[in-house]
Amino acid sequence: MTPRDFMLLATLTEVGIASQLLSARFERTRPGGLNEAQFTVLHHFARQNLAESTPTKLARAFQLSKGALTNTLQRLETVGFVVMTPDPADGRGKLVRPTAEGLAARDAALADLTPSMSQVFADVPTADIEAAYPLLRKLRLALDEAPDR
Amino acid sequence: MTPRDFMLLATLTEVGIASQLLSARFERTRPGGLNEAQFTVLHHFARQNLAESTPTKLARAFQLSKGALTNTLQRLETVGFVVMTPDPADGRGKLVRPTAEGLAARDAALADLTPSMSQVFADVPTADIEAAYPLLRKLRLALDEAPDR
DNA sequence: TGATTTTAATTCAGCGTTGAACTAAATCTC
DNA sequence: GAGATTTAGTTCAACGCTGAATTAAAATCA
Repeated sequence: MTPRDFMLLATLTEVGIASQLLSARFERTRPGGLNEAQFTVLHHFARQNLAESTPTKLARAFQLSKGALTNTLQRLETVGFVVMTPDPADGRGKLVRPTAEGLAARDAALADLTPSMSQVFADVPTADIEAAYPLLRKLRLALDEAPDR
Repeated sequence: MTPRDFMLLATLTEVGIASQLLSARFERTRPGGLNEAQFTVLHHFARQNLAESTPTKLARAFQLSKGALTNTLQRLETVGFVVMTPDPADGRGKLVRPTAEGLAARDAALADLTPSMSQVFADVPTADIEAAYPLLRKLRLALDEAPDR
């Protein structure tokens, strides 16, 4: 194991722990009444300014199984935060669209979340956050693009 | 939401996605026959050169529930990768020790893991990995130290 | 065009985690 | 030192995710 490998492993370990802590915190507060998976879906639509998607595209974007997406989309639909319609262009497919209520719930979740996150990271300089972002993005993209094994 | 908040959110989102991709990759390969939780425990002992610990200390270190630790420690014990004994100094407690086989399994897992990780991150400059580590560590420590809400 | 293969979505059993309830032992307090 | 509180560990139901099996609808191609 080279020093680089060692550093890589340490870095990835930190990613895992940080993510675990973030998830635990999210589930503790359940901002806007959403769980993490539900928030992630609505946040995705909002961030990308996306009017519609499909379960398969969402599963790919989040690297979740299709079964997991079926589950969270059904929940989001029963509370009226997304609408699902058959895809007119593909009899197998479905189109998923966020509703105004869904987007509002996402905004509310964000509003719940932001002050507590600011609090948690108050001592981290903005420059560090700005430096971390592109590095993490590189690591994530490498994982995204790597073949499955 | 300030620009800083926005950047922070984007950064944390990348952490979450990267972690998800890493976990999925780990579970796909199950290096050394270990699942992620089992590897994490053995890796912890090895990294810290730690001869023994307790379920509670491990739960704190990984931010997992005590129930989760009970589960993975029992599994590690049945395959002979850790030994658990009553704590002579505390009648409620237990001491957990990795066995030679357990540490060997961790080494094997690492040997399985390293080449594929090197492959995945081949295009990421070492300087970026070295830069990412302390930043991630800061973020993680902030989460570690923050009050529960 | 008919047969094969691929793709979209659902269902479901199995797994690991959580959080609450519980037992038992230690510590604190007066 | 007796009583109350805290702490260590286990158990268990509920939850979400995975991966495999299934159904149905494209897409491929011979």
